[in-house]
Amino acid sequence: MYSSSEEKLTYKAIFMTTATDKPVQIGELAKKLGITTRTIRYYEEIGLMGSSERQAGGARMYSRDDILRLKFILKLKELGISLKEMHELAENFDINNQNFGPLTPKLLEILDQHIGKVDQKIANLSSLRKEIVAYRTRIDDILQGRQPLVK
Amino acid sequence: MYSSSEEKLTYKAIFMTTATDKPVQIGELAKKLGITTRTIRYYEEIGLMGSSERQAGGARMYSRDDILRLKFILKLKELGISLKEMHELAENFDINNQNFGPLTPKLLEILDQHIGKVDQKIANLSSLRKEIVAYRTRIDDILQGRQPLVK
DNA sequence: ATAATTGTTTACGTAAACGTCAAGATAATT
DNA sequence: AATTATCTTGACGTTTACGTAAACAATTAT
Repeated sequence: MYSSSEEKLTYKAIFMTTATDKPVQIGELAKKLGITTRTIRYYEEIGLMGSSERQAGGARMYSRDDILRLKFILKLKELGISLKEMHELAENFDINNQNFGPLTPKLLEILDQHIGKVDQKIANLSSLRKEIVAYRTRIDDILQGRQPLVK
Repeated sequence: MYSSSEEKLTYKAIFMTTATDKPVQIGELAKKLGITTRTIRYYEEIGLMGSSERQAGGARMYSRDDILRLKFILKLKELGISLKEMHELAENFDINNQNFGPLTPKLLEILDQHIGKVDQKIANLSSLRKEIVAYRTRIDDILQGRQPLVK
């Protein structure tokens, strides 16, 4: 059966969590995701990750949902979306909200914008490449004496 | 007649100066090149532009050669070469030297490296684009109920 | 002569995304 | 109990290419 409109669209639906995501401390989580603890704390610092639960001693504990959320953030970052842009997402819609639904259209919009930006960058780089090659050729020609020095 | 090996390869040979480049002050030069005075002083500060002549009052005066050199720097910058990379150029070969020749092979090398980098960036962006589109499609599919929420 | 413009040096500020101590508290291990 | 590992919160450092302001000198215009 396909998803009915009753089902909730959560991070889980996107990330299909397979392994047993037991609550972990920051160091373990960082290692697991290939980032540093500083990065995780930084995301919390700028409000991208909501304040996580704390143990008795004050150590951060990350639940499965926290982990999914962090993975989500890393995925967007991997796609080239800046932390600032993610903030826009979080501003308009509560990224904390388990119900992923209302966030999604905005996300699609941002992704679309981003595809446009990427296309633009590619175009710029292509034309840049042409220019560099042309400049290179010109210098080389002069060096080889295939071109007059003065017009 | 084409260039003989006796002729010197100078910035002029690259930039084919046409207008009468009379010595100018920093403000005028900046306006002429569409940059700020801060930029010019900065280039001097980091040693990319050699210290220019000064007037009685201490004001910088830029000769035709200074201007050509600055144009050269701006050209390289336009091609995406960092000021740091330009420094490498200047380290190995005296960029002040009027004889542009010995600098050129290194320049060609840097340009070649740069073309490689640009190619790499283009490839990365292309694959990024694919990923974004795929991710976008996936989310959209879930939203539209065309995909099962759980595997 | 005064005002306005343009110049000078010095030096701190900016953006992005963390890196890297420092100093101390807990927790786990031996 | 002592060592070791991991955690905590500041808070300053890093990179790139300048922006911006302060305080003052010199030149040009009125």
